[in-house]
Amino acid sequence: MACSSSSTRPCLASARWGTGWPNCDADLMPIDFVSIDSLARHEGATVTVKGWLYNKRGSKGLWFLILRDGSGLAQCVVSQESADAATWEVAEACTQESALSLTGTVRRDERQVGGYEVQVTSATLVSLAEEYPITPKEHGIEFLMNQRHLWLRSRRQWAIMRVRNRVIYSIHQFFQERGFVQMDAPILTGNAVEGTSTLFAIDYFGRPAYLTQSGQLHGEAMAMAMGKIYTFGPTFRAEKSKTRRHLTEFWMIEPEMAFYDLDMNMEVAEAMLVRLVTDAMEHCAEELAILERDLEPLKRVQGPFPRVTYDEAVEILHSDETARMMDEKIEGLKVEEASLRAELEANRKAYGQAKKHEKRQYDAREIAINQRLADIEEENRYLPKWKESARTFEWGNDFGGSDETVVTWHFDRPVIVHRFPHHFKAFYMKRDPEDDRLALGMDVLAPEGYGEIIGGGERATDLAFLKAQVEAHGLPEEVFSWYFDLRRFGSVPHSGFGMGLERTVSWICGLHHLREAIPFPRLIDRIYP
RNA sequence: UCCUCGGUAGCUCAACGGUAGAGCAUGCGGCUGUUAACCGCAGGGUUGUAGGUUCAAAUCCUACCCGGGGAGCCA
Repeated sequence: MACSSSSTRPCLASARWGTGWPNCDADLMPIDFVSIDSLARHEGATVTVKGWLYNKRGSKGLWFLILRDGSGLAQCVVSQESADAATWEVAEACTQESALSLTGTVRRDERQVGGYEVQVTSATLVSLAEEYPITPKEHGIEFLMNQRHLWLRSRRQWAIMRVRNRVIYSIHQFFQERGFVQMDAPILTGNAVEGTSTLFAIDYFGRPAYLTQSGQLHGEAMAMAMGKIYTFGPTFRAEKSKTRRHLTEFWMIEPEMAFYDLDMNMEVAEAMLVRLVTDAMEHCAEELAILERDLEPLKRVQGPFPRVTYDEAVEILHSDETARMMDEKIEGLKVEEASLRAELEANRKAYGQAKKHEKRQYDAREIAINQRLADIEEENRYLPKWKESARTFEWGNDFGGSDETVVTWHFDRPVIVHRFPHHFKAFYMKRDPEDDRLALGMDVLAPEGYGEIIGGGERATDLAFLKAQVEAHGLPEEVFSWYFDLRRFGSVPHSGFGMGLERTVSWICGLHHLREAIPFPRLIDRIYP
């Protein structure tokens, strides 16, 4: 059934897709069904929607089918009175995630998800689903990770993937609008960029090769060809990290700009982050609402970001203010723990007389409380160590995860830390002309405990210095001969950075763990599905 | 590699030395508009594996396997 709406209003749905493109089905091709996010344009018309059964409810003579088609959810009502026998049979028989084609009239109904519902006159069962493993209730993470291919269909994952999509789109827009050329660095490489991280080794026709851990060096070569470039590709780290901030395969965006110094580099990083967050809030309001993301911290992501030197960051760690914040946190945890335990106790007393659906709510609440209590216990164990680590931090050390987080507590938006002691930074970093102990590197730390999402800096331009650095880091000089050429043939000041896509998406969505920010996460001990 | 928590029905959890339970999911029945609908009934378990302590073990002990969280490292 073709779209029979005569409306000429602009496509409301396209605004929600957030791509800026007119996304009306009618513009694509002569297809015979409409997407759920375009139902508003078809009010009063008879349309066909195709999708999967998300959930259903029924009572005598009525079935409420919640249909999911990827663009949104819509309640489709089948009434025994107005539907033919075959249609009624389909409504009765269809199981969760069965594929359906439903035809009916679109009616405005404020109470429904999406604001519209379809009065079904005819239903076709495209395929009947077997018993679906993911039921509409709470599930554990191991189970869900094993069902990741199906879990992606759930509302929460839908929202996250849509935000990820929007972030990717905004990244391209941001750079393209500024004359950057997107160029791809190789994924298979013969050498390590930084030498420190662990690489995935593969057999390359009998020779050793590695999966890239950064497009950085090739990015520099491409910037010398194009002026301003950015890479956007997968990155691999074989570190045996087992934390909520690590993946073994993740996507990284690495801009590289000729004739840009460290300050200009920080400007680019800041403008980009502001753009990503602003766009996400503007175009993914529904998604962020589904994720129950607190928008206040995101609204504060406006330039200029505070810029602190490594020296200043160390001072912050040593400050009385930091010690006071630590005590405050520890005290806050105690108060929260007491109140949660009190609630748990009260709920248990009320449980006996509660009705069935209330019991279910208590159950869900108990799970949430227990989870939070476990987190609190964990934080209680670590906060004193964090406090000690901050107090005794020695100049010259690299920041640990906790030190980073502690620094971000002092600011209400992302903070840029720059000019680090050179000895724990990569060999290609330029030295600070004003202090030879420092390298012109910079990290952007996201607030709310999300930590480092960007790392970069100004690159060394002097050939002799670079060669000495390669030797000092114990790297084989031969494999860098092409890289040295960049300094032989028109070496210029240049800089760039790398941004972790999943960390950024995690932060914007307010996720607890990075693994939800990528369709199929690759973690130590997880390469399925 | 180290620290820490856990493994009970298809799923989420309870039972903490004495006959393994609840909700969801599934099946059947009821209810003209439900919003994770609701109400009733039913099926569903060698409590991760292997030993040990005990009259008695899901529960205590030991080892191993699997998973969650964290440290180090980093995007």
